[in-house]
Amino acid sequence: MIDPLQDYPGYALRRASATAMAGLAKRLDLFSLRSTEATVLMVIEANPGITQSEIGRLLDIASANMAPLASRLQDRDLIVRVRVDGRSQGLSLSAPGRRLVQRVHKTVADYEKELLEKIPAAQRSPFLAALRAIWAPEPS
Amino acid sequence: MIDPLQDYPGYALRRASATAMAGLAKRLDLFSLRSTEATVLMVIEANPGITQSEIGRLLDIASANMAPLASRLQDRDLIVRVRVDGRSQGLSLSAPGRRLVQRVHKTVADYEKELLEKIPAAQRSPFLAALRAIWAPEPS
DNA sequence: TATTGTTATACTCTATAACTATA
DNA sequence: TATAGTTATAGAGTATAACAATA
Repeated sequence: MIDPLQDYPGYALRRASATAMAGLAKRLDLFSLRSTEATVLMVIEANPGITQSEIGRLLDIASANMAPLASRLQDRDLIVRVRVDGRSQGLSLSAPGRRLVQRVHKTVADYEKELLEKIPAAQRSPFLAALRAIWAPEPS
Repeated sequence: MIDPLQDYPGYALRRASATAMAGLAKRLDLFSLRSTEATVLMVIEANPGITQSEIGRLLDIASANMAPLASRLQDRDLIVRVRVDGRSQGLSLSAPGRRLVQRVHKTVADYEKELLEKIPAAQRSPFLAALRAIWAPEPS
């Protein structure tokens, strides 16, 4: 059985990402959080009062998709919305949100450490640099 | 604005994969093919007569998802199904399928080359090795 | 019993269009 | 005009359950 995709970095990238995402999803399931919800909570933690549109620009989430995501977090009382101007609301963590995000933060950090440990120490920094080089937006 | 995910390889992996997949999807759109359809066509090209379940195991596509995918390719006369035994059918490329997959093959190879060129030559091989190390299945 | 293939269904992420309200 | 937010909707990938036919 021949695998013609074996040597394609793009395919390896896709499979590695899928594996990593599945592992993280399994761990976040304990908190009933999706990956994107966890990343948004961590961004709010680091930037209290940030707006949905700012989060969207940072994480490349369309505003149309940020709306229901933020609503879910608010419905669970994990975040609070404070009006900034007529259009925007600043998002911050609630007290239960802060408690949850601390556990999430540790879970994510532990998992990222697990991922890094699969790579020889000397290659970790170049690996991250390579990912960022691919990540950078394409010339349209 | 603080990005708390900046240094997480898992997040960089996800974003890099999304970028790479989007670029490939844009190129494959010329052929009205999705990424998974293109990979399946390339696997059939390399393994004429392969069955759906074998493709699924190779590419980690569930059989329930292989069924409609193969049907779409057959409806477009890109593949032909030849009965192997009572349960299985071997998939092979049709004449138009062979013509199309040659163009697909070149498109994918060109794109993979583009991706690799974003990474310093000396790091390309370790980069692929790192991706494979993460890709490898998790201990359950 | 196990495997192959199929159908139906649901979830997550993403993408677009249309809209309101505000700057 | 441009921006922020919302709603509705659709596409793509993935996941599970149930089933028929065959090994």
